Amino acid sequence: MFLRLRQEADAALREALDGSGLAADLRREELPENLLLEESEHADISSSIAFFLASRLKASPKDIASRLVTHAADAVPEGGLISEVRAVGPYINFHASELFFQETLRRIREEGCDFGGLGLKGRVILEHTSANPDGPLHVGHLRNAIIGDVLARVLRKAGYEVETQYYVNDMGRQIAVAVLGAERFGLDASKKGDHAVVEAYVRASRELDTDESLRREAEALMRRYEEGDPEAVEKYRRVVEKCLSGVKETLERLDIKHDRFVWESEFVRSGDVRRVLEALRERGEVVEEGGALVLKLKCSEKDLVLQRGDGTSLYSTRDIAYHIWKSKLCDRMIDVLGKDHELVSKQLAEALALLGVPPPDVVIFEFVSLPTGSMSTRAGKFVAVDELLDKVEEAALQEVEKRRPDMSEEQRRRVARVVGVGAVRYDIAKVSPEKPMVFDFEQALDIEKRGAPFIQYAHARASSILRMAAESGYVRRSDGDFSLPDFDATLLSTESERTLIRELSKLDYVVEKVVRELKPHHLAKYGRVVAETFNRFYRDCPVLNAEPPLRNARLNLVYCTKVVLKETLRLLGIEAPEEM
RNA sequence: GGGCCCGUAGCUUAGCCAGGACAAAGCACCGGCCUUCUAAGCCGGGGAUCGCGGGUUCGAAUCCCGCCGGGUCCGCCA
Repeated sequence: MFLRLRQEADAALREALDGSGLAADLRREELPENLLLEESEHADISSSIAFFLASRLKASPKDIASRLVTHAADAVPEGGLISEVRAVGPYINFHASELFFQETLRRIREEGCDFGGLGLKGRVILEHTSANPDGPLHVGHLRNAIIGDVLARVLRKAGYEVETQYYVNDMGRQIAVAVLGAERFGLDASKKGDHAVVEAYVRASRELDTDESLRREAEALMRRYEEGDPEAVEKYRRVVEKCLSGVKETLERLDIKHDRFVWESEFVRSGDVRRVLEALRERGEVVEEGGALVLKLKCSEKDLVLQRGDGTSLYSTRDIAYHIWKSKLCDRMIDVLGKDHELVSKQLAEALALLGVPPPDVVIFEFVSLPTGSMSTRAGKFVAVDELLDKVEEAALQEVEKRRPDMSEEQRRRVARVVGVGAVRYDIAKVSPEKPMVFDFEQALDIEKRGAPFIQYAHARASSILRMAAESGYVRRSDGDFSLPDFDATLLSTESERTLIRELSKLDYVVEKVVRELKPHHLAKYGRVVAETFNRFYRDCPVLNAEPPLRNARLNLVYCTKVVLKETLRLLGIEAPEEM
C-alpha cells in the first residue's frame, strides 16, 4: 500500500517538475529514478530532490522546494491518498489522507496474507545451500540456506514462480575421499547420515596427507565415477544419498525445502559437458596448455581451465552446463554463493555470454568464521547446525519453563522449538550479506530479545487480544481465522494508531526493496519495527475496554497487525505462535 | 603482490548504492512502570574522534584517492 502512496507522490512531483519548468534543462535520465522519495519521520513520505536540483540550477534548495510544492499541491488528485504537500525548508513533505489509512486496513482485511504482494510475473530458479555432500551443514552453510530461503519466499510473495534447487557436487575430490573413507572405515549406523559420512571423510582426509597410495586410489575412483563405472556409481550413490538425507533432515528443522536436487554428474553423463566444450571451442578462444583445455577470458583477469590434463571434467565446465540447462527452464536464475565463489561466478558469466546465455544474478555473502578462525569440514573444524539447533532449543525451553509454568510440557516444547529456530534464523537473516560474521556460541545461545522472540511475542499479544474478544463475542471465529465487523477507521486517530497503520502499509515497500537488492535483512528490520510500533499501541490504546465503536475499530487494527506480523515472520521462515 | 568485501557506542548491528532534517537500534550498565488486553513488554539516562589521513562539496558515515587492520579469491580443488 505504501508503494501506491509513493506512486501518487511520484506522479505529483513529476508534474510539479514539468509545471515549474525547474527540470526543463535536465534530461529525464539525469533525475534520480525515485526522485529521492523516501520514508521519513517528518512526514508520510518525503523528497529531498530540491537539494539535487539546487546544485544544478544554482538556486537555494529552499526556494526550489517551495516552488515545487505549489505545483505539486495542485497536481495531487482530490480524493487520493495524499492530503497535503508541504515544504519544510528544503524538504518536500507529503502527508497521507484519511483514505490512505482506511484503504490500508481495508486491503489487509480483504487480502489477508496476500497483502504486500507485487504481482510480478516470471519464472525464477534460485539455487542455494548446495553444500558438498561430505558432511553435515555447518553455520557457514546456514547463512547460505537462510539467505536463499528468505529470498525464495519473498520472490514468491512478489509474484514470481520460484523453483529452489540444491546443486549436489558429487564429482569433487572430497566426495571421492568421503566414499573411500566410507568404504575403508564403514559408516557409523548409529549416527545421522551426514554425521556418519563426515566422520569417514575426516579420517580418510587425514590419512590422505601421508598415504600416497590412497591419493591415487581416490583419483582412480574419480575417473571411474566420471566414466560411469556401475560399481563406482553405486558406491557414490550410497554415500551421497546417506549424507543428503541427513542434510535434508536438518533443513526440515529450519523449515527449508528444496524443490529439486540436481546432481552435478548428470551433466557429464548426459553429454552436456562435452557439448559445452565443443561450443566454447567454436565461440571462444580455447587453448591447450600441458594437455589441459583453457578458455581465454577478456574481462576476468584469470583464464578458465575447462578440462584436466587427463581428460576429466572440472567444476567450472559442469557449472556452465548446469546454468545452460537452468536457463532454458526459467526467465531468471539466481545463485546464492559464498564470497569465495565471486571470481568463479564472474568467469561463469563470461563463458555463458560467449554461448549467448544470460548470466545468473549472484548473491554473494561473506563468510561465517569461528573465533578461532575459518571453518573446515575436511579438518572437522566446524559448528554443525544440528548441534546449534539442539542447544538453542534447550536454552529456549529453559526460558519458557521460567516464564510459563502454567503451560503443559508439550506446549512448552512446541514454543521452545518455534522460538529456538526463529532465533537462529532471525540472527542470521538480520545481517546484511556482505558483512563478515564471527560465530560465537555463547552469543548464539543468548536468545536476543529484540530478535525473533520480540516479534513473535507481539504476534502472541495480538492473538491473545483477538482470542479474548472472540470469547466475549466481540468478533466471530471461523475456521481458525477471525471475521470482524465493519468499522470506522477515522476513530483510529491517535499518534500510536496512525503510526502503526503507516508501518503496516509498508510491507509491499519492503518486499520490493528485498526483491530489488536481493537482501533479506530489510525484512528482518521491518518485522522488528512493526512489533515495536504495535507494543507502543498496546501500551497507549486499550482495546477490549474501549467504547464499542472504538473497540471495534481497534480490534480491526489488532487483526491487521497480526496478519502483517504473521506474514513478515512467514517470509523470514519463522513461525508465529498464538501464545508464548 | 593484485582483485573484491568488511571496519559506525564496551559488544552486535542499521544507515552508505541515489551526499542533506538531530548518527539510529538492540545487548550490557543505571533509574522508573505489573489492582486494565501476556513485563520475552513500556518509559527515561549515561555511552560514538562513524578505522586513520587527504580530497570533492554550501554540506561527507555516505562520493574519490592514499594508508592501517580483518576476511576472501588469484588455471588443471569445489
